[in-house]
Amino acid sequence: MIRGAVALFKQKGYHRTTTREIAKEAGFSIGTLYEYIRTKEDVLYLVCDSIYEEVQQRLSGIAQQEGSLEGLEKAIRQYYELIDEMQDEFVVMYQESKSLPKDALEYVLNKELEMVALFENILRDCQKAGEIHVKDESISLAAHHLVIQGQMWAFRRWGLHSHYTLDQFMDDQLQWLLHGIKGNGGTT
Amino acid sequence: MIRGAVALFKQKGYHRTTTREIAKEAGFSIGTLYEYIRTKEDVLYLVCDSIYEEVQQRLSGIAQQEGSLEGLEKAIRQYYELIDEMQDEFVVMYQESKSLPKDALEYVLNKELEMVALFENILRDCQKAGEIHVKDESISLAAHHLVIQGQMWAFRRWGLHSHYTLDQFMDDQLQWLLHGIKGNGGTT
Amino acid sequence: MIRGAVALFKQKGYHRTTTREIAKEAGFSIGTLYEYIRTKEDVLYLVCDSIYEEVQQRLSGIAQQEGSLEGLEKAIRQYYELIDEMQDEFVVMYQESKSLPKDALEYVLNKELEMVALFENILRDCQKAGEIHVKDESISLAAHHLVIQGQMWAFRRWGLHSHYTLDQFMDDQLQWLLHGIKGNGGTT
Amino acid sequence: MIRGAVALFKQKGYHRTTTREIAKEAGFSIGTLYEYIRTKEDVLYLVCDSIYEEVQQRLSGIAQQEGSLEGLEKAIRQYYELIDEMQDEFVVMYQESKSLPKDALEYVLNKELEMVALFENILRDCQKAGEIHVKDESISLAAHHLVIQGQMWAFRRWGLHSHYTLDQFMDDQLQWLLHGIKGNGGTT
DNA sequence: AATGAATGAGTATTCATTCAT
DNA sequence: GATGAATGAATACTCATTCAT
Repeated sequence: MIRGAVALFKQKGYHRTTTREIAKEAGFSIGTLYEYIRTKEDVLYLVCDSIYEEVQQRLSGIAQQEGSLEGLEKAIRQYYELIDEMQDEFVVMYQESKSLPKDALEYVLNKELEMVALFENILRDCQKAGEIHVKDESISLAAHHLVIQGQMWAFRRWGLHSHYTLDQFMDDQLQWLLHGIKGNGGTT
Repeated sequence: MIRGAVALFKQKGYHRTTTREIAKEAGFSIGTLYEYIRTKEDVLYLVCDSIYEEVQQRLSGIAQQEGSLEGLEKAIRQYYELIDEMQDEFVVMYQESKSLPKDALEYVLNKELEMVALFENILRDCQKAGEIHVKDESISLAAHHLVIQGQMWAFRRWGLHSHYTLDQFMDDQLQWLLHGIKGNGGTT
Repeated sequence: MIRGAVALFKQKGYHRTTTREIAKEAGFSIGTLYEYIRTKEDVLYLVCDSIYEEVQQRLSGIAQQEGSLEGLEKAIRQYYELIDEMQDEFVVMYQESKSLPKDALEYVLNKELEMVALFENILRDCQKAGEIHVKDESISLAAHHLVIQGQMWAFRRWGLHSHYTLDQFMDDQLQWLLHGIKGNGGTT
Repeated sequence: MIRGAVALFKQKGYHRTTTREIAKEAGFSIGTLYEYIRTKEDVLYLVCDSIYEEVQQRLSGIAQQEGSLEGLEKAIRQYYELIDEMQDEFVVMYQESKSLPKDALEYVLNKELEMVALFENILRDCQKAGEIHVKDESISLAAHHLVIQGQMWAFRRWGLHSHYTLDQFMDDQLQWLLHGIKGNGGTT
């Protein structure tokens, strides 16, 4: 059901997608749809939740390579590839999550912060290991950056995909990032 | 009318805002509203258009300082300040523009590309002037970057404003950017 | 609109009557119906209210003939005739008022109590004038009686109209009532 | 099941009670509920029927004391007590029976007429025994009266229970009735 | 016999849009 | 020009009923 809903939301947006369409796409009747959800908003919530679920699951292996630059790079590449594969999901989530009820929205934003924290930790490990040198205050910002940089690949496909392949994009982004980090980006 | 509509869209989103509300907020009747527009979508279009109008107007002075790093920095700071002041507008535009009819959307995306091009030109001028050294292919990407980096200040206020002031954010971003650019970001 | 709604409610009951039917019967579109009401329950409320409105208006002249038995009789006859003419309305009101939201229901029950009070006052006047002799506690009960006795003509048409004309019914009821009242109904 | 249904109908009304709720309250699944009934209306029918069943059962002993005034009084008191105990049931039945399909409604109204007839017979016996003196045409009316008077205790609890105890109410009603009957209520 | 998942017709309500005044 | 009453298509959600297990 969630896959179908994502497809519809992507195509027509959350508001223009009817519950009947969601049900039909999922292959059952509205009646049955409403066995699973209580509100149309629930669908949106489930969609957002499942996206983070998958993201977290697919990034779960990342944090291991403690403190090495290769580890960082690998993590980032994995993240970029993930986004490339889940473009639609990301776009939907970022454009529609505002329609979530307040508490659901908070829950979702929290998940996003967890994702940022994931990279923040990796960076901090690298810092500890002496592999990078960034002002302490800049680490969280760098993590935010990194996360957004990746999402940019999804949001701005209309502007980017015509000029770059994912690999070009990743390489370029990484160079930027690592260059700033390895040296002493953000220091005296 | 547009100001009122932005306020409403920001608060309730485009779909949840009724034409009646837009009219009332603007201070005239629906009948009169429909003298100015043909469709609710028109309001959204007008909103998006007016935002870019203002952005372009306020960034118009930028391109002059040809090729100097200070010019670049000044342009960027001006852009960031602009975004800070127009946060709501930016958020609305990026979250709702997907609801525009196809051609209007294209028009709007084009405006966005023009904005990117603006910075691209500045960067290219700097490159020509020998102030920065970036791979040619990376310049457009850097411009994209730069534009998004700024928008991030609007989109992610929930995550950023609690940790950074605008000035901190700007300084940090600039250091990242200039560090990568001045050196030889993206080269061997 | 109200007349139409009464007709429909009478025929199919409140729950089985759709808002569309109400609108159509009233001669306008649902959209327009919802200019006048906010909720289907509002229709029911309006129906109930208008019934009491009419009842009170039509009984307003009654209270004048202070204390005479003829006054009492006249009042009662007027009330019975009123009920005869508004049978449908009464039946609808008593069968459907339970579907009113709590506060509306209270409001309606209050109106009913006002009607009872109307007769209570007449009876009290007669008592004062020495025309009837009833235990004080019984007066309110007698008023309740009297009001219900009349409504019975509406509720139980299926049982009564085949055996009695309104006049027979009125005469009989009056004799019962007056007999009990004139003598010393409810005393030693 | 019926008890449960009555409780639900009393609380929320027939239309607002779902078959699922009825099943759950009865302690089995909807599937099983539909083994016993064919239609939701059937539940209402069963409810109404069972009420009359109980009423008739509990009043069955009444008709014996032929022709005595005490017998009449006893019968009436028994009836009033019955109603007091079955208030909810009566209220439900009278407010919801209109939702029965035509033939079921007729059946139920017939049961009601049987109840009236029960008292009619008692009255007639008293008449024959010379204990009361009422115009022949008035006997059926008096029976209707008597039946309604009792139901009034259930329908109008909101207006009566705050002012009277059941005993006060019964006494008062009886005095009215007997006074009218014993003398020559309704004669020349 | 019993279950409860599946169905889909049915309904209240909203809201963009029109047009007579 | 301006108004706002009127429209009715569109939509989320409910619930009686069925039937495969």
